[in-house]
Amino acid sequence: MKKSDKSRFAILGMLLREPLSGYEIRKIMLNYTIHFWQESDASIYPMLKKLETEGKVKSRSQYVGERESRIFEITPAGKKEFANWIEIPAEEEKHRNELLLMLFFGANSNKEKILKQLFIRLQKEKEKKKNFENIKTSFLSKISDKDRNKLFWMMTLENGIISTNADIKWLQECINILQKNKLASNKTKKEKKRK
Amino acid sequence: MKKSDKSRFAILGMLLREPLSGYEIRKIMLNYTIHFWQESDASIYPMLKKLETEGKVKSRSQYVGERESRIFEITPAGKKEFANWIEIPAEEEKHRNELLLMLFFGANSNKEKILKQLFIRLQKEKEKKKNFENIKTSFLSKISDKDRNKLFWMMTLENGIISTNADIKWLQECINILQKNKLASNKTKKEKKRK
DNA sequence: GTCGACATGTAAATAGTTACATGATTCT
DNA sequence: AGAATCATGTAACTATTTACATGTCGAC
Repeated sequence: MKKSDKSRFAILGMLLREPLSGYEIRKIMLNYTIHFWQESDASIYPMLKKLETEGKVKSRSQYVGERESRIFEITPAGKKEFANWIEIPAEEEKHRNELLLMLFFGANSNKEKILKQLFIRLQKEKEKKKNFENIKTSFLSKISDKDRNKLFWMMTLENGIISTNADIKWLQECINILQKNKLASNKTKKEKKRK
Repeated sequence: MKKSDKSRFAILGMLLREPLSGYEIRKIMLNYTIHFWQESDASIYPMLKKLETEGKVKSRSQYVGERESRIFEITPAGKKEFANWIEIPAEEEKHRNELLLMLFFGANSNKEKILKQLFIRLQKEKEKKKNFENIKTSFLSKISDKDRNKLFWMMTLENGIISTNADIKWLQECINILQKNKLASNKTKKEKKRK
């Protein structure tokens, strides 16, 4: 196994619950893990192949008419690799936040443009929040309390909600500060003119 | 200009304030933008070269004894590129959160191990928070209120503090839930045994 | 009959990191 | 004398995405 290569664990983890095709894995990621983990087809299919040559998964073909789908199942070797991964402290995200970068250069840039950026992001975050809450309600009704996944899936959702709320709070604070600051500097200009 | 290539804006932005060498840019990133933007030498030096061939920066050599340092200055073309960038809505971060991925598989994994992961992360986040607050106080004393950068640099710091607080809150909630859940399931097991 | 979803895959490009390589200067 | 820091750079690798390519099936 190479240095990082996290995609493999995402895929192994999905197969832990039940055998799945590449396409199904992709769909689950799109529906359930989109806010913290995504993988494109171009990484899922080759990774499944790779895991099979390593003996971590095995596959069988299933046909619906002429249409083939390859169903992958995790092997004991695969389960072992997954279990090893869970023991290692999760790596912290490396943040690369373009908005913060722009803000950092705010003093040598245009304040109006910075404000515009903040408003656009605020709008997006509010939509994200709404979206999370919709998922939460539609989710709660679909999954039974006895499903052991529910607890954990709720936690990942809750993380999205809490982070989004924090972002919204921060954005509103920044906007406030910049707007006050703008008014203040306009006043100063006027006073200078009066003199 | 290619599709993304964000490093160039980070470097152009740094040069907006004053001419700098590659080494100095790296040091500033390490000290001021580490929590939302980093760049390694292996990306800074080639990028400065590239920007020079594009006419976005120009350089002169400066010697301290035999030791050369190349000081880069932004050109009008460079300033224009930066100004164009500030107009485009900042891209949202693509999150790849390994801890959330582990949590997502919690039901098919080992609860004790998941709890351990959460505790380790809680510890790290608390340290991060302390660190942010140290930077904030040491920062406040160093920079004059008249420095136009202060306002913006504080905002980027504040973002780190707010996000870290949100993470801590979420981690503590998750730990609580899992611990209660553990006690409850232990009880159920005991009751079953009694029967 | 055609559109959207199902289903699998490859090629090429991109972005970015780690490790390597070199040598000067300053501090202790 | 030796360690730490200053200072610049390249080679190799890794991971990952976009775009391309192909064809089936079901619904309207």
